[in-house]
Amino acid sequence: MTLDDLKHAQRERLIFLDRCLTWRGMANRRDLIERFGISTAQAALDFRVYLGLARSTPPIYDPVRKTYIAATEHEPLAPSGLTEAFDILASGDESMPSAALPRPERKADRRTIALLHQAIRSGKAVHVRYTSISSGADDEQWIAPTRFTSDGESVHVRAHSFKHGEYRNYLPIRIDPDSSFEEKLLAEPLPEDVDWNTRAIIWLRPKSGLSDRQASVVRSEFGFEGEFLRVETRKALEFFFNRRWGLDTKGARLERAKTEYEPIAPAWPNDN
Amino acid sequence: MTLDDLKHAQRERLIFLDRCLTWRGMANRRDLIERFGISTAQAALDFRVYLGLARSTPPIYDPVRKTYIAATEHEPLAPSGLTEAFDILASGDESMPSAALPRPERKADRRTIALLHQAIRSGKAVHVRYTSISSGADDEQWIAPTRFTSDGESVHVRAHSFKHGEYRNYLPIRIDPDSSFEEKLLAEPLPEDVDWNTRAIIWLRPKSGLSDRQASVVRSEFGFEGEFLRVETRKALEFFFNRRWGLDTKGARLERAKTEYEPIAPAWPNDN
DNA sequence: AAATGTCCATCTAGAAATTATACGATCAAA
DNA sequence: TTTGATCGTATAATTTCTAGATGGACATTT
Repeated sequence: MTLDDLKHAQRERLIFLDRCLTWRGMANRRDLIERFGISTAQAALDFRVYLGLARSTPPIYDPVRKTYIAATEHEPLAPSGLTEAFDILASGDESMPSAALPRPERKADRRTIALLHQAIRSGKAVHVRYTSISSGADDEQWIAPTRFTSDGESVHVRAHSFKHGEYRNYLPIRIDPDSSFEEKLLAEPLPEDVDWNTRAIIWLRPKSGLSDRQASVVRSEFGFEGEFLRVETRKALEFFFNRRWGLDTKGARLERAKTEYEPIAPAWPNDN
Repeated sequence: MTLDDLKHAQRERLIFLDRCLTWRGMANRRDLIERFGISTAQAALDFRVYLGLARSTPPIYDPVRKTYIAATEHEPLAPSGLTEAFDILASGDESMPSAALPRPERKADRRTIALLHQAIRSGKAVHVRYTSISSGADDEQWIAPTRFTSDGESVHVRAHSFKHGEYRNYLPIRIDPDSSFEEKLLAEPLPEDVDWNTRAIIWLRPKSGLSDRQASVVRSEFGFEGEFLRVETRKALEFFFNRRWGLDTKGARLERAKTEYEPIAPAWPNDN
C-alpha cells in the first residue's frame, strides 16, 4: 500500500496532511476540512489511511493538545522543500498585501502562446516579428519552436531560427501579437539542438573572501558539506544561471568553481 | 452555477481544463484522464460541466483535429499567469534535466520550522542561537516569532527580537538546530510591528538611458502602459525587493521612481 | 472501397467515495 | 459543573466515479 494506490483526490489530501506534519509538526482533521471542503467523517478516514501508510514513523495523537503530533523521526511520504511548503506555513494570514514578496509578473498574450504550443506539437515553423531589445529592431523571421523553458522568472520558447541558423531562446512577450503567424511545414528535419542536449554541471563554492565561519554558514544554507555544490542543468539554460542564483550581485555568497559539459542521450531518438 | 459550487476534486479538474484551453488553446479528455486518473466517462462529464460554466465563450469541438479549441475570445474561468501555467506547457517532456532552470534549494530543518510554527501559534518566545553572517557570530537570544514570510527565494521568520528591541527577519536555516528552544510565555503583549503594518507602494519605470523603443518593450513586458508600474508590498519586505526584481543587477531594465508608505489597518485588532 | 484506429459522445449498472447524522470519550477552560 | 473543542465510531443515504458496451465522425492504412 503506497500513495500511488490511491485516487488522485485522496492522494492530494494525504500529501497535504503529510506536509502539515512535516513542516508544522502537527495536524488536525480541521486542516483537511478547511482546505478540501470534506466532511469530518471523511477527514477521519483520511487520517486512518495516513496512519496505515506511515507505518515506520506514524504521528501520535496528543489528547492534551488535541492534535496529531509528528513523530520526532517523522519521515515524509512525499518529500518537499520549504519553499513549496510556504503556503502551508503562511496560511491563516489572508491579509493583503500578502506575506510573500510580489514577483515581477510577466504578461504574455494567450493567443501567441497557444499558437506556439500548437506549432511545437505539429512540428511547424511560424513566421513572427520579434523585438530584440539589444538591437532594438523589429525583426521578421521564420522560427521552428521546439519547447517551452523557464528560467524561473519568465517563460521562454526554445526555437530554431532559420535566419540565424541556430537555436535560440525567445521571450513570447516580445513576439508581436500581430505577426502573421503564417505556418509552414518543415521541409527537412531540424538540426540537433546541441546545447539543449548538453548537460551543464556547475560546481559552486562559497565566495572567496569569506571567512571559514561564513563559508560554513553558506554551505549549510545551501545544503552541501564538501567543498563544492553540484548543480545540473542544460547548456541551453546556462545563460540564465548566474542571474537565477544571484551570482553577479554584490552580496553573492557563492561563486562558480568550474563547469563541465557532457552530452545527454536524447529522450527520444531525433528529439531536438 | 460557478466554479465555487463544485466539489474540490472536480473544481481542480475544471481549472486544469481551463488552463489548457487558455494557454494551449486546446484540450482533450485525454488530458484530464492522464492528469487525474479518471475514466473517459468522467472526463466527458467534466467537459459538459465546463461547457455549462463557460457560457460566454465556450470552446468548440473540432472534429477534424479531434480536440476542443478555445474560442478566440476565450475568457478564463480562473485567471492564471504564464509562469503558473508553465508546467501545463512543458508537460510531456519528463526528461532530466528538466526544462526549468533549477533554483537554489534552501534547506531547512524540519524540527526547527515546526518549533517556530508552534511558537507563532501559541504566542510564545523561544530561545535560539542564531548565526549572523554579517557579524559572523553565534548569537543567543530570545525571539518572539510572529509569522513566516517569503522573499521568493527563501522563507523567513518575522520575529520580535528582545535583544535588539525590534522586529527582524530571520532565516530559519541559520538557527542552530541544537539551540535550547526553551519557551517562555510573553509577559506583556508585543509592540506593534510597524514595518509589517506599513504598505510600501513602489513605483517603477523603465531604466533611464533606454531608448523610447526599448522603454516601450520593457513596458509591454511588465504589463504597464503609463509612465509607472505600481507594485505593492509591506515595508518589512522591502529590503528584499531590489534583489527579487533584479534592480541592482547590471542588465536591469527597471528602476525605482519613488516609494510611498501608508499604514495598513491590521487584519485583526492587536495583530502584530 | 474497406478495414482499422482514434477521437468524440452516451447509457447503465455497480463500485467507491463522501456526506449527514448521531453518539460517545477526553480534556481544558469558564 | 457546564461548555466547547477536539478526537473517535457507526450507519444509511447520497453523490461521484468506473467499467464496459455502443455508436458516430473522420483520417490513415490496406
